[in-house]
Amino acid sequence: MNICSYIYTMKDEICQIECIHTESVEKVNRSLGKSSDLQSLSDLFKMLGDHTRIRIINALSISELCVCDLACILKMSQSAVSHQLRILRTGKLIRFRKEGKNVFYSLDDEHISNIVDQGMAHIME
Amino acid sequence: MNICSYIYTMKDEICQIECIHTESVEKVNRSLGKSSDLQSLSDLFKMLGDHTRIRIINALSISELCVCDLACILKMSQSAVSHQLRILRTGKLIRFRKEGKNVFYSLDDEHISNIVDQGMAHIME
DNA sequence: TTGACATATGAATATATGTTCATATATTTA
DNA sequence: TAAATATATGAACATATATTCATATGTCAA
Repeated sequence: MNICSYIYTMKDEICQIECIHTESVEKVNRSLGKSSDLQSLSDLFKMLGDHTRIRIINALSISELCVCDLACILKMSQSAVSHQLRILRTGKLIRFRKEGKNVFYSLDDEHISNIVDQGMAHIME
Repeated sequence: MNICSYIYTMKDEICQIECIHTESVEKVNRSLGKSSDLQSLSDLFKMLGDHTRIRIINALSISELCVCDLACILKMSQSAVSHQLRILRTGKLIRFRKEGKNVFYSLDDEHISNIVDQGMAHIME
């Protein structure tokens, strides 16, 4: 049973997809990444795919900063910055350290910088 | 005039941001990436930050494919796939070649694979 | 303990985005 | 030319997301 007949069964209606190139499709299906990995991957990129968050990451790649420093640098409200920091924290892209009233944020590891640098190289070419 | 007094003037109200760490803030402000570059960068990551699109890129990294092949592989409608291909095309992440009734898509360059691989390495660690 | 400050967060709102549906366009074949 | 096939796309809809506002939490200093 090939994939198209699978769809046929699944949708219980005539499958409009003809799958012209069976060989390519089968080859790709064998090598396809795990769905859950690809989900994690797109989640990672989604976190980098926001103007505010990429600016936060850019700033943190230069120096550890507290929330109000970031708000100052980005010219945004403390609340908006804090919400975005939470998303980056949840995604383990940044870590934090508390010191008195302040919370200092920094990048979680070199990997993130590498990914961002690689992206920037693509932009610049 | 520092940034906070700028915000003060701009918002024409009392600025709640105290900018505790002037040195860090000034240092970061000097080294910050260009806003337009960071915009392009987040736009790039935004395109990679969708489950459907990352699966398309994953599939195309294995083989050139036409739209109906992709629809078959992703088990999605031709229309949904076509819409996402358009986004990837607009972002110059993929290129296409027409052959008769078919349109074959492939990755635009190695860079994209590298970025995705780097992201995957981060996921896997 | 009270007040000031730094940060976090829930709710509301506005906007962005992905999929579906219907249909248009383009190419091939009968 | 007409029908079939492959792809593209506009509109509608549902959902996701970012920011604001109000307020809660936590820490320090007086």
